[in-house]
Amino acid sequence: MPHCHTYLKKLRDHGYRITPQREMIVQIIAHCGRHMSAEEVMEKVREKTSSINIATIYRTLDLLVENGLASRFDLGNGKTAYATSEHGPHIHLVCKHCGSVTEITESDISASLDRIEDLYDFDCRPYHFSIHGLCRDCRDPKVD
Amino acid sequence: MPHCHTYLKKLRDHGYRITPQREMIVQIIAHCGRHMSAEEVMEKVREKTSSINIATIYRTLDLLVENGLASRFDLGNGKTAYATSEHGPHIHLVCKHCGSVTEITESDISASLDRIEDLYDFDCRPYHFSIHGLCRDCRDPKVD
DNA sequence: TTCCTTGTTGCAAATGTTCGCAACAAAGGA
DNA sequence: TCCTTTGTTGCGAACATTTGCAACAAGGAA
Repeated sequence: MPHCHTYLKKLRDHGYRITPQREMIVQIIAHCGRHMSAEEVMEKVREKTSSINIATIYRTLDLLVENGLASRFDLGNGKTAYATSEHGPHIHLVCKHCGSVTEITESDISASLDRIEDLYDFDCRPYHFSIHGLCRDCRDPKVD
Repeated sequence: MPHCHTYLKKLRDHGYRITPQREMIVQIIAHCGRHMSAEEVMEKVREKTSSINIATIYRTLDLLVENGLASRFDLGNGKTAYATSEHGPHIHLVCKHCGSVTEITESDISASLDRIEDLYDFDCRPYHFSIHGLCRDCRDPKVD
């Protein structure tokens, strides 16, 4: 279960520089333990220090994603969420009607993902993505 | 295999009005046979008629998605694509490194999706969504 | 410690998408 | 056919995110 320092060390090992902004952002999402939007990270930053530019937050989150230290997924309505790998691989079921998010675990889908990896030689890891559909509450009464 | 008129009829049956803008947009994505971005739909519209406002295109595409006649999926880099149900249920493997898109068929993953439907009472149909990862060409040489 | 190289930041503009609102027009009724 | 209702459009502003660029600063070299 990796911690801030591990993430920062991995970035450094990959040749990236460690800046106060990156330290702060990594600390925030590593300690949060759930998915966060860039805006939420921004709010947390503001609680601690003079604010970091929002573009830097997006760039740092993207950097973590590119290097497999975090994952990005689409929550619908143009919102994006991020979580560290510490949060564990999982899939989000996003209801396209009410916007609710249910997390499911890898084991529920791992067989299919293994199959995809074999058949298409496509690396899905870490398994963080969204499936959009209708949740229990929204699927029944109002579809028609 | 539904056609423009079927889509339009379904909209009308759901109580929506059929406008020239909707007819044109439905015709374009139904005939295209692949996924398209809102901007691509806009370009096709411009070839045929005086242009429709981009907001109307987004609203119409969303309307089709809400009513199960089309699906929306995230191609990464802030781009969204749409396709009619005619295009068939499938999953997109989007490479987060090079942006390439590979389509896989429902059968590769249907067992897991059935399982999700049972366990979580969540309706994933029609199965249109994206899995982000690394494609064959990008997974090997350059990750480190 | 100081300097230099070059990756990183902040800013402002650009891009893709959504939303509020007033004008408009589809579809049903008279 | 004309009228009325109310869903739809176009517009411009708002929002979420990305990008270009000049100024800045991390980290290695001297």
